[in-house]
Amino acid sequence: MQRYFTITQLTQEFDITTRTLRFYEAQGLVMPQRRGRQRLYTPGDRTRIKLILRGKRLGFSLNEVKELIEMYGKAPGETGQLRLLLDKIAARREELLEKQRDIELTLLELEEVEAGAKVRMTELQSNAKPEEV
Amino acid sequence: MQRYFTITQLTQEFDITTRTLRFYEAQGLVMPQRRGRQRLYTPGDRTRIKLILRGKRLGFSLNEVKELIEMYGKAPGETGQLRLLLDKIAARREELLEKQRDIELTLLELEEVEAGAKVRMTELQSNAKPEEV
DNA sequence: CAATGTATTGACTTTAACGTAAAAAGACGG
DNA sequence: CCGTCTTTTTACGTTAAAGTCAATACATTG
Repeated sequence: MQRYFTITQLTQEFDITTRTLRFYEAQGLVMPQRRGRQRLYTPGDRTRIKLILRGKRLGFSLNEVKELIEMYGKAPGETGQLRLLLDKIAARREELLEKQRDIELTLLELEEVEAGAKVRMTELQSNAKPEEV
Repeated sequence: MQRYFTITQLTQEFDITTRTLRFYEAQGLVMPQRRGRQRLYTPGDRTRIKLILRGKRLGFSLNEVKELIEMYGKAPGETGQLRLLLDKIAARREELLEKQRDIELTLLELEEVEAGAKVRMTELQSNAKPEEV
C-alpha cells in the first residue's frame, strides 16, 4: 500500500545531492527505512525534506529546522511541556514576522532602484546613439 | 558637521562583535574612514551595516548582500549595464516573493500546532491533577 | 609617567553544511 | 554469470562566517 521513493528520485525532484540527504539523515532530520542497506523514503519523509528545504530558504540552520519539525511531529498528547512548546511557537513566529518586515523593506528598495534604472533607460533611448565616433 | 560612530558603539547597537565588523570591512562591505588607525563610521556606513544584517536575517550570503548593496549604491548614471541590473532586480524579487510564500506557509503550520497545543492544555486543566498517587 | 583600558592587526581555530574520492556491496540486464 | 550501474560507507577536504588569542599601538587619567 505504501509507495516509496528512492534517494535519487528525491535528489532529482528537489535538486539536491545524495550527500545532502544522507547528511540530513545523519543529523536526525529524516529517518528513511531500509531494504537491506538501501534507503526507502516514504511520502512522509518526502514532506519532511520539503520542510527542511523551506526552512533553509528562510535562513534557518539545520538545527533550528529540526526543532521546528519536531514541533509538528509530536502528537498533541505526547507533548510534555505544553507551555514550553507554546513559547517556542511564539518565538518562532516573531522571527518570521521580522523576516516579513525585512522582505517588505527590501522589496521597496528594489522598486526604487528599478524605477531609477528605467528612467535612465528611456533617457538613453530617446537620444539615439549620442556617442557614435 | 559629520557625526561619527566608533566601532564599539556600533557593535553594541547591533549586538555584533568587532571581529564581525572588521570582517565585513575585509570583504569590502563597508569602508569606514580612519583617524590614524582607528575606524570612524559615518551614518552612511551605519546604514550599510543595517542592510547587511537585514540581508543575513533573510538567509542571503555576504556575497549576495554585497551585490544587493552595490545595486543601491550606484548613482543611476554610472550603471553600465542597465539591462543586467534590471535582470538582477527581477531575480532578487523572485527570491523574496518565494520567501514570503514560505513564511506564510510556516506561519499557518505554526498556528495549527498552537491550536492543538491549546486544546490539549485546557483539557489538562479541566481534569485537575488526575494522576495524583 | 605608569597604569589602565580600548583598538588594531595577524594568525590560527572552529562550526555548519555539505563536496569529493575510494572501496565495497547490491541490483539488473543481457 | 558477467559486466555495468547504482548505493552505501568511510574518510578526508572545502567554504563561509566568524571566534579566539597574542602582540602591539594609542589614548586617557589620575
